[in-house]
Amino acid sequence: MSVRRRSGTREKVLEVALALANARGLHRVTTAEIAEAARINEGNLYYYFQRKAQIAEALFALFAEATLAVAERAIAAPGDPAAYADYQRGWFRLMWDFRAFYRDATELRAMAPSLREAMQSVSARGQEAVRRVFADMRAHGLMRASDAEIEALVCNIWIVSSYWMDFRGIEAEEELRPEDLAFGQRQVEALYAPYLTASGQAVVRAAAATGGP
Amino acid sequence: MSVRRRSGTREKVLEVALALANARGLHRVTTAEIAEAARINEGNLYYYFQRKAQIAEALFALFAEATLAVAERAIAAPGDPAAYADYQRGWFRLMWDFRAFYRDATELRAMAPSLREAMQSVSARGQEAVRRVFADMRAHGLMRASDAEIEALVCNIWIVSSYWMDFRGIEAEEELRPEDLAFGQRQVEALYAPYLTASGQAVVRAAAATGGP
DNA sequence: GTCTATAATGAGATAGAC
DNA sequence: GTCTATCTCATTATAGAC
Repeated sequence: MSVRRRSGTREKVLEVALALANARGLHRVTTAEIAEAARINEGNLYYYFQRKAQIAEALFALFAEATLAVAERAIAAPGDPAAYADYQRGWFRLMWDFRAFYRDATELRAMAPSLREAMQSVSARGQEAVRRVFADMRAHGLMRASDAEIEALVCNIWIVSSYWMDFRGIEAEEELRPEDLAFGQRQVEALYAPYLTASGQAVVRAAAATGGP
Repeated sequence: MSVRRRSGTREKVLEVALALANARGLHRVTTAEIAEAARINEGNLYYYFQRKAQIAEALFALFAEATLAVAERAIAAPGDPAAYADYQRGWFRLMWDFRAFYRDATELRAMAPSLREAMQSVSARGQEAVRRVFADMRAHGLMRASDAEIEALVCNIWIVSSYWMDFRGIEAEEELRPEDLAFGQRQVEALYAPYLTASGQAVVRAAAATGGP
């Protein structure tokens, strides 16, 4: 029985690797550091991951699963502003939990070229999901925008969401600072705010109310 | 005479280093590659730059000068939409010429920590200049926006301007593709378009007319 | 100023004992 | 599965001849 109940070393490695990657970027973290943080020997690390790139790939698998779950979760109560604010909160939570994949995407691709296609796919599905949410808001009279405007908006939301942390220059082992997440949230809201109808304004108010992470 | 008219080797090094940095990022370019591209020996490279970081610093000095020239150039004809489109074109030209400093700012800081402060200073002055241009547009009836809206707008413009190339995943030795610059331009225009007055729309039309780089 | 070595480092990765 | 010991390799940097 319980063939899968093994040591858990592999999981521990991924856990500390993600923490280190989020703090400093996986490309700036050595295998020696990961092993030390996981409290195992470096040689043992290579028993589980024959290449450093395989760590990146395993972490990405977790990220992809989490992203699609957030992106494609149905809006709980279509037409209710609070539901869209909730949806947005899911994205910000994800962004923080896997900030390495937002901030260091280019370096991760360089480290594990196999991620290139996978990243594109996840990004495309994520953007498509956001596009549908805006169309949904429009259908419910919360937003007024042309298809072309929504298109450009989704792109800009993706860019600002992906890079606001880098822009803020978040560094090293700093802890989660609620003000920082709030900054990103405000910048993203500023992107779609001009397209909200009078009743749509409630989305931003609901987001502000549910505020922190 | 002409004490300054020396071999030009130093200038040649900076020239090829910038080209390589723009193509692949300075942190992914070795001193051996730079020397080879400059057609000098690696030892000779170290005669001019004792540390690789000094190359980054010298390039940044060029970038800073160019940035401030673009940012703080006066609007030729205040109130004329074409003049603002022209101003915007200056920024996109700069972005392309020094795209390494937009795309790889984090890695450049890691390579030459002394750049940290300098980058912040240039960024702050650049944003302040853009803020003033929007205030100017508003004063001339081309834009309608509150101070808070302009504040968030400037931030988002800075983020999208800085990272749209990374978002597009421009890679390796690819040549300048006009479509790519046009993409960035459209995304930036989409940011401020909602705040333009009827007469302000002409800014976007003028930018489209002057199109390419 | 420019070159030919060559040192010094640091990181990823492997072999094989336990 | 885990460890110790070691290898390989790329890259930055230096010494010193020309």
